[in-house]
Amino acid sequence: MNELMTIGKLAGQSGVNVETIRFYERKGILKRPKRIGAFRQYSKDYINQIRFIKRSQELGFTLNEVKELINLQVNKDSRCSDVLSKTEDKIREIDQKIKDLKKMKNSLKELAECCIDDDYLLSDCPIFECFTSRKEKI
Amino acid sequence: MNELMTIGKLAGQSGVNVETIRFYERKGILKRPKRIGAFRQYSKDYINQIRFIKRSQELGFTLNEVKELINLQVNKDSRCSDVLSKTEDKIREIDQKIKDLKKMKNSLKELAECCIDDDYLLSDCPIFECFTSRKEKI
DNA sequence: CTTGACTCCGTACTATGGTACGGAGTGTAG
DNA sequence: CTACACTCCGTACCATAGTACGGAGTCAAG
Repeated sequence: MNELMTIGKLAGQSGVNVETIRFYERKGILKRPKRIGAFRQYSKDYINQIRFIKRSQELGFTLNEVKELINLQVNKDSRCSDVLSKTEDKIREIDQKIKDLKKMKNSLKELAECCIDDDYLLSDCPIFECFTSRKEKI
Repeated sequence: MNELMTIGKLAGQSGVNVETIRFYERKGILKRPKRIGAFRQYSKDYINQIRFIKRSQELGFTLNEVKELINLQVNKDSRCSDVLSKTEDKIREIDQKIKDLKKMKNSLKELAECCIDDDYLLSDCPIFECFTSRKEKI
C-alpha cells in the first residue's frame, strides 16, 4: 500500500507551494522522487521531510544547514554528536545575535534621550548628532 | 574654501567602496553631488552622510528606513517626534526579534536533550524525531 | 474528442545590500 | 605625448529563500 501523490497533493498536504518543492529539489534538499512518466510521485515520507525542513528553519537553520542535517540523517555512520554540535553552534550563533540586538536596543534608547523636546523642530534638536556620535561601548 | 573630492577620495575617507557610494546614489540615499565635467565632486559633508548611513545600519535600520530618516532630516517641518517614533518602532521590532531568538534557543536546548547518548549512531537516537515534534509553547 | 486541471521545464523576478566587470573617457605626471 | 590612475556608465553577479510565468505536455471526465 505505497500511496503516492503528485507534487500538487504534496504541496497541499504540507502547506508549501508547488514551486517551493521544485526549488528544494533543485537545491538538493529534497531528494528526487520517482517519476511516473514525467510526473513526480511522492510517498508520504516527503510530508515529514518538508515538515523537518520547515521546523529546522524555525529553529534558525538556513537551507544550506538543513541540507547538512539531512546529509547526516542519510549517512548511516553519523553520530548524535554530529547533530548536537550543529545544534550547539546554532545556539551560540543565536546568543550572539541576541547580544547584538541588545546592544542596538541600548544605543537606540540612548539616542532617544538625546531629544530635548519631541515637539521641537528637528533642526533645533541634537538627535541627529546623537545618531552619528556613537558612544563606543562595543 | 570648499574642499571637494572625487568619489575615490570620499570612499577612502569614509571607509566604503566606490561602488557602494554609486549604489547609494542610485537608491536615492545619497543626494547627487555636483559634477565637474562628468566627475562627481563631493564636499566633506558627504563623509558625515555616509557615517550617518553606516551608523543607522548598525542600529538596525534598513537602507529604505535610512532613506526615510534622511528625508526627515531634509524636510524643515519635521519634528523630533517623527524620528523618535521611528526609533521606538525599531526598538519594538528589535524586542520582537529578541523574543523570537530566545524561543529558538529554548527549542534548540530541548532538542539537544532528546539525545540519549551523543556517541550513539544517529539512527538509534530519537533526536531527529524531536526536530519535527515541536512542543508548541509558542 | 475536447476541455479543464494539473504538471513539466527553464528562466526571470521579488527583496536586501552590496560587489564586480568591461569598455570608454579624462586628467595628470614624467 | 604617452602611460597610468582614476572615473564614467550600465549591467551582471553574490547570497538567501523563494514566487511567478509561459509554453508544452498529460490525464481524466463529460
